[in-house]
Amino acid sequence: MNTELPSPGPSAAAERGFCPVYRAIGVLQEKWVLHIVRSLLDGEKGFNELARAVGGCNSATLTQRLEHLETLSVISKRTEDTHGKLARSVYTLTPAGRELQSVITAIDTWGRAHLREGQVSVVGAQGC
Amino acid sequence: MNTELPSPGPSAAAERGFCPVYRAIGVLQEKWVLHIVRSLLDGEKGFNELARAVGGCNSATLTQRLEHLETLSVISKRTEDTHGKLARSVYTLTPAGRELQSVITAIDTWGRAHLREGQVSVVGAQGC
DNA sequence: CCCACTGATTTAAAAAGTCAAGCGGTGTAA
DNA sequence: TTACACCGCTTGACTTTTTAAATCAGTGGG
Repeated sequence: MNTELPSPGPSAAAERGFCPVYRAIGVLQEKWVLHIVRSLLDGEKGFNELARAVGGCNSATLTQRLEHLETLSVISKRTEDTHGKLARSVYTLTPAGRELQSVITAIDTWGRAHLREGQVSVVGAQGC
Repeated sequence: MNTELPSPGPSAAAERGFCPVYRAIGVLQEKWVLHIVRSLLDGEKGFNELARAVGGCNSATLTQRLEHLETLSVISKRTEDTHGKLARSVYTLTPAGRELQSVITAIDTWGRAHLREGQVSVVGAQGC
């Protein structure tokens, strides 16, 4: 039969109810999210600027991710009205977003220690 | 004016050489990977057992992720030969994998601090 | 005027993930 | 003996997500 969740009740995930870790993982594992956060930790950026910094994410996906992260209060969008109608959108990390620094740092540390070149490639491995 | 480029900072995306952080993010953002690691930090597990602990990942994807993580030496697969031919596969974190504890911990901390229920987006559940 | 830049949106197609079923095997209970 | 629940997967169809590419509206420089 169902080799998956034989379900004496809901799945383990649902069973957990509201679990901050589970949810946080759910947010951070969305494609490009960690790249976006990492780029913004380096300083606020405009849309295309961010796209270039992230490297490989297309504008449609980027728009979507930015909207999601904004609803989660991880980033905030500001529209500069510097020159009449030219509106440059600037994306910044909120305090909550800035606290993801520790996560990025942990990943950075781990990566340097355990992913020395030679391994199989993954996402967006462009002209590295 | 151009407020961008060519900052040779950490997030110079387009022409980065081998970048461990970028690569590490690429690995960890694959769907279910962080969940898998988190489950295994709790102790080694068999295939179905792991599927249940992770909660919601189907067997096809799980197989794929486990293979990938094995090639990256994050987990290792052992085949128990306990009863004659019954071969139970057991997945364990390698030392490298165990060091992802710090990443999970960072995510955990962040999640508890900034994802207290109420937000939209992922699975709507309650009670932790 | 022409072209490059800004921040997007739209499209169709490709990639990724999911679902349900099933396979060979074991062990347990009727 | 039959039956059925578990084990670790694999397969093929289906759905969702991500993608490249084109496009749009506006600005500024040459």
